[in-house]
Amino acid sequence: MIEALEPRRLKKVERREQILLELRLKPHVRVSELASLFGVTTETVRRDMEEMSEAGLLNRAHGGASAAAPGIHRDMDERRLERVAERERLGRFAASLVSDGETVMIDAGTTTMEFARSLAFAERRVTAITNSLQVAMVLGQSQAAQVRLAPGKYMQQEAAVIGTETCDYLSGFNVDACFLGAAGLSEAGVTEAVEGFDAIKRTMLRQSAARRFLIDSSKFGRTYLFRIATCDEIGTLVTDALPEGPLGTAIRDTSTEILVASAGPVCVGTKRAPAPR
Amino acid sequence: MIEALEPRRLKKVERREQILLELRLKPHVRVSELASLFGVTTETVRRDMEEMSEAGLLNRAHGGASAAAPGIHRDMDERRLERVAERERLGRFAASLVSDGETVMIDAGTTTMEFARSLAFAERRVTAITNSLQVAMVLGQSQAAQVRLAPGKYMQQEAAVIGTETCDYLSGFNVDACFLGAAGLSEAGVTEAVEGFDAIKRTMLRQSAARRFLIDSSKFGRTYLFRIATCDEIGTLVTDALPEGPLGTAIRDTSTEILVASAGPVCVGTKRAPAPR
DNA sequence: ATCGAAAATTGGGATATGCAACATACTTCA
DNA sequence: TGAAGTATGTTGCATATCCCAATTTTCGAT
Repeated sequence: MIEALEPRRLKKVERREQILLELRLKPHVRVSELASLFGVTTETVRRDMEEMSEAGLLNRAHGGASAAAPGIHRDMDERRLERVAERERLGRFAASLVSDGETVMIDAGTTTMEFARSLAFAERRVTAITNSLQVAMVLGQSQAAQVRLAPGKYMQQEAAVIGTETCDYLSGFNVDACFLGAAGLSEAGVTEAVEGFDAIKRTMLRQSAARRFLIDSSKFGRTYLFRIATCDEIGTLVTDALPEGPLGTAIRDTSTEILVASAGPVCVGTKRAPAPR
Repeated sequence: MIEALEPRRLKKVERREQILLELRLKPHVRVSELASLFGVTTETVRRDMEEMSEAGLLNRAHGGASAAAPGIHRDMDERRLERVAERERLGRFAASLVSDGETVMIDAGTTTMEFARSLAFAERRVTAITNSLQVAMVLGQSQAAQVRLAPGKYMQQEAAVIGTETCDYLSGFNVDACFLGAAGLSEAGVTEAVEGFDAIKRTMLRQSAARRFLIDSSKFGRTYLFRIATCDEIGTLVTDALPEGPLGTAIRDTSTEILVASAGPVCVGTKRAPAPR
């Protein structure tokens, strides 16, 4: 009679299976909810979640857990938490460089992601080509935007596709501008750390009339293995602070246009009061 | 000096937009997290969430909120809530049809999504080609899987790419099997409601040695505009119940293999105790 | 059947969150 | 300019959750 009512005591692995199942139904479950569902203590559920969270199967939250965002990865999420304000400003500012009707190529990365969000938010009528699944999804939410995704080998690390197929595909389009991120910017030029992305970025550069690099000042002075462009190949540098030192002189030596998205120029993100009327 | 540090005080509507944007990137946000991000009190964020929750824009949770649809879309999310158990069983069963080393094509859809999850969970060593961003992301989490994504026009409705580019790309591969979902299955064959997806599915069929349709019994007897395959072109039908009535006779008349993923055959998801040793 | 390890429960103190009432700042409009 | 209305901040307290450690139960193996 007891066990007739109680569904049965689930084992550890079964319980975890169930937790994952629940998370597919709703994006968020509560510890207490699951505890009563399984007929175990909240402590037990908590420990389950603890381990599953470490295994990356879900994201813990106070009072519960949420599904591990498909395509969102720990490192990417952590990076997102850094320098948010800068990237936010940078992205908005870069988005203001795009007019209705333009065609653009957008790279994968946290900064270009911000850019895509701003574009979507502004409901800018653009045609975008990207190799980043996240950029596609975010920008695709805007009714005004047309998004084309490049083919290729899926890289979970950045939630993007890479490879020769990707480059070949991109080579088939000629766009008004490309918006690229990068891991480093120094006298040596724009450099990238991840193999495979360098080729993509170079291809995008080649196919674009205007070349825009979105690089925040924390990347200044850093040089990585793969060179994307030399200093004089940078069309427009969108950043959050003027480059100084050797990089500054090197870059001012070229015809590179430097746009600083400080608190000033782009008023969307600043609290500058409108002239006291 | 004050405003030099503070990015700026966002207005109410802007803040809420931001919350929604955040929720697109991760399925769950914390009240405290947003409060510090926006530079407002937790109470303010709480109040925002309160109203947004009532408006159905998000789901509240203790300590935060989760997306009403995490990167997914309302209609898709609603569908996700129906017949989950069936789809789960179906997906698992279908995954058991795949062996290490095989190459497969996977369609976009809620059922094939389950299938992809099971494949990823099983760490099956496969090479998959898909037009669904979600399938790519989910399957890409498995270290064992190689995922290739097809190019094309991004369709937000299903988070997938479609178009002639997509079909052309798919035509370049020959795989061991394809796993397709569908909106309807009747005497008229397998049919689909969304324009554009029919071409994709037919292309995948053409390029595959084995043809597998994942269709749960709720689709039986339904006919939609676009035909994917006639009854005798279905290689394998993976479903959760034997087709009856006219559909049943029509399909048994062919060489179609029918696999029913009832509670029996696939024990992973059931709590059937292993034979009392 | 017994033993040992793993899993689960229990209890309690610390912390986080929620809620409601009130105070303050900002905006709008006359 | 001033008053009304809205948005936000603050405070205090109830509640929920977390974390830790000790204890008990369960399960598998010999």
